[in-house]
Amino acid sequence: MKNEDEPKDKRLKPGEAQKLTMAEVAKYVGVSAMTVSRAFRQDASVSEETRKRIMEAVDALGYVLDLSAGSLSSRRSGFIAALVPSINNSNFSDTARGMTDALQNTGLQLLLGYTDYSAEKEEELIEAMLRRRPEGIILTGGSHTARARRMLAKAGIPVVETWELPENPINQVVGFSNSEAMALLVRTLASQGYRKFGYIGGTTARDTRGSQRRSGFQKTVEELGLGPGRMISFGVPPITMEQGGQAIVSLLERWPDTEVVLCVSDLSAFGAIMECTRRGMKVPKDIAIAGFGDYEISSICHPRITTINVDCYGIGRQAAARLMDALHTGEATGDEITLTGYKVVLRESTDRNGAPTV
Amino acid sequence: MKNEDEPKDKRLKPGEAQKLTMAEVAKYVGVSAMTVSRAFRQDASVSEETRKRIMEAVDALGYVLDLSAGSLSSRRSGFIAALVPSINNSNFSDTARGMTDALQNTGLQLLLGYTDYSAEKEEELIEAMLRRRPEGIILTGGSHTARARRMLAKAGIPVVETWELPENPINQVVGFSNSEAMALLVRTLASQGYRKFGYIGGTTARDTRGSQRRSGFQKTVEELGLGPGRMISFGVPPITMEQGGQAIVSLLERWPDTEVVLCVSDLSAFGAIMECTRRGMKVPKDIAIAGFGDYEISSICHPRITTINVDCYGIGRQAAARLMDALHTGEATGDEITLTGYKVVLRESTDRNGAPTV
DNA sequence: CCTAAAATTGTTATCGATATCATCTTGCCG
DNA sequence: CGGCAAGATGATATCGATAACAATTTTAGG
Repeated sequence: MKNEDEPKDKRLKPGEAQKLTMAEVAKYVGVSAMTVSRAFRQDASVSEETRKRIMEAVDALGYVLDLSAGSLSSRRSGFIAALVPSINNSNFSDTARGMTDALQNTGLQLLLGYTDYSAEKEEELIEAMLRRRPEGIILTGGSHTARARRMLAKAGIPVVETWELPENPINQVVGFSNSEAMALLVRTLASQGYRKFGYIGGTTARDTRGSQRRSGFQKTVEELGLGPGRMISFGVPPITMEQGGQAIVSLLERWPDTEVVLCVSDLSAFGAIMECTRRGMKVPKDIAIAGFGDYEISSICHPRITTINVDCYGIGRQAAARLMDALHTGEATGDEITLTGYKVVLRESTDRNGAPTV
Repeated sequence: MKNEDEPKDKRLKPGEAQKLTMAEVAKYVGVSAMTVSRAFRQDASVSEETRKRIMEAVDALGYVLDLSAGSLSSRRSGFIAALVPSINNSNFSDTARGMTDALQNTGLQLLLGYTDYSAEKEEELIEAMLRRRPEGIILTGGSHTARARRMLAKAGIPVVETWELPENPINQVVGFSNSEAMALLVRTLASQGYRKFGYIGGTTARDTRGSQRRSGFQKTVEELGLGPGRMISFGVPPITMEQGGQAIVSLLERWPDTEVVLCVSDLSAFGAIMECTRRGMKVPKDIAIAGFGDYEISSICHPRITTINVDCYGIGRQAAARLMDALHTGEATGDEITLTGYKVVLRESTDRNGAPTV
């Protein structure tokens, strides 16, 4: 039975007293705080009738559960931490979305951070995240500072590394071999008759996936007996569209007879293609160009860009799923490696039919 | 003086007991927990020597502060909630980055959520966020459900609405008039001699900024005496590059003599331009096309796209800054409106010199 | 109609930090 | 040289929920 002295239109008052607690809701309904707490969870045993009365009161009073209090006593924060290099990159924002979607209706919330491709920034962020006592953490790549590894080990929570296949995985891995993927692209293009390969990527090793793609390129070009690849490093990763354009200019000045140029990402490939177009070169007739990542732009632009399609969304989704598995099974599952798919997508930008046979 | 019975190499053991608390660090150092707590804050008065000893112990033991406990007793969560329509859109991810950057080193952490352009999803997310007791909240746009507004009012925290100028602001606003911005673009192009205007946007009103741009377009075209604009609605917002391409086909089928087409965003404009190029139409010679948002792609692609440059990053940065002002001044600041800049960027895609005068 | 099992609800202690006030030094100044 | 302010540290209560167990009511079966 409701308190009659409690005004019915309470929720309508604007500047009303804040800081409503569960105990007050309980008093209002005439039950204990514990029962209110139970009513908020689907599994807990509360009679349908009581739950209904409680929820009406919650509605009327405008009570909002306080999870920070709850997570202290239950020792479950309800957070999953995730670190990506950059959110201003659609590959990683797709991954972030995959994680968010997978966490939908699980009561878990994503705490997202951007490392800016820096292991030091990552270390800082890991510490900041651990202060919130996440139940699991998702990282990009396998390159971490020693202190970061120590903190993670000590935290005793499941860790998922994504987007790569680290040599020394901390725990679980959801990703693919960037080096193999790039190798596949090289072989595919070589089989189409291309011989003189160029490569455009960033200058530093900060972007470990970029480095792996580069080494996959170099190794494969040499394996195929096509001599050393023509490598141009331009700009601090992540390399922009504009830098892709500048890079191809350098590359062609140095090696004018290059037949096909592979780029660390579709963005730089797009920049390169546009720069060529602007300079009157035809792609792929005068030069073929390919990217990596299969960004939306690559299937739309003209010419459409040959690339490696990566399951960005799936990486995020599966990383979150693996984490939840680990949480449910009491972290008993082995440290598995989940391979995610990739495939070559051949498009106009490397279409030999449009290009003169050398 | 350190406890001698505490092993020195404690941190080196891998599977060590988790759940280290401040009290244990305190015991290790020989001070009270309160002193350890103080040592973690720069302002608190602890002697330099004690702080040093504590920090050494923290390092040695591998202790990580527990903010969920701290925020309960201090009644400050350290969270700022932010909701954006989508993170897979570089305009909003720039805004998110602006917020993150502004919160750097403030001890505040961003809790990010995606509404998918849906007010219902926004309502859900607001509730989920409020359960974490954020100290402030940043929203995109001014369109919220009644219950969302009620919850926000009751929460008693500063609210910043961004990216628009809502008619009934909840509290503070950081944004610009999408309708005015689009009107400016129309007038600018009209002054260059364009007369037959088309518009491409999404089908529903879910994207309120899109709707405002559309109405700004319509109003201005009529004001200029150029008759009703030729409007094509295509696809559920956010409209993709591909949909931009499909939309322009419909538009030109219906009104083949259209001279210039304005698009709700650069992405659809890019798609439209590529589709035209693919069909053998020259942009801007045969038709001029403009976008909105000044995405990276627009300054790189060929032809470069005329657009409205919006200070996405600044919106995020300023929104966070206004929120922090409100927190510091005890929320005493009036509910101000902070206007952010925008400007027309004329580029090749509407360059009349390249187009035959009709 | 009685009893054991199941369902529902309540009581109390507790999660791990911090606010607050108390206590104890230390240093400075008249 | 006394006294008081400032600085450093400690003791205790508390933030708001939930775990764990106890108590009570309901249900089912014989």
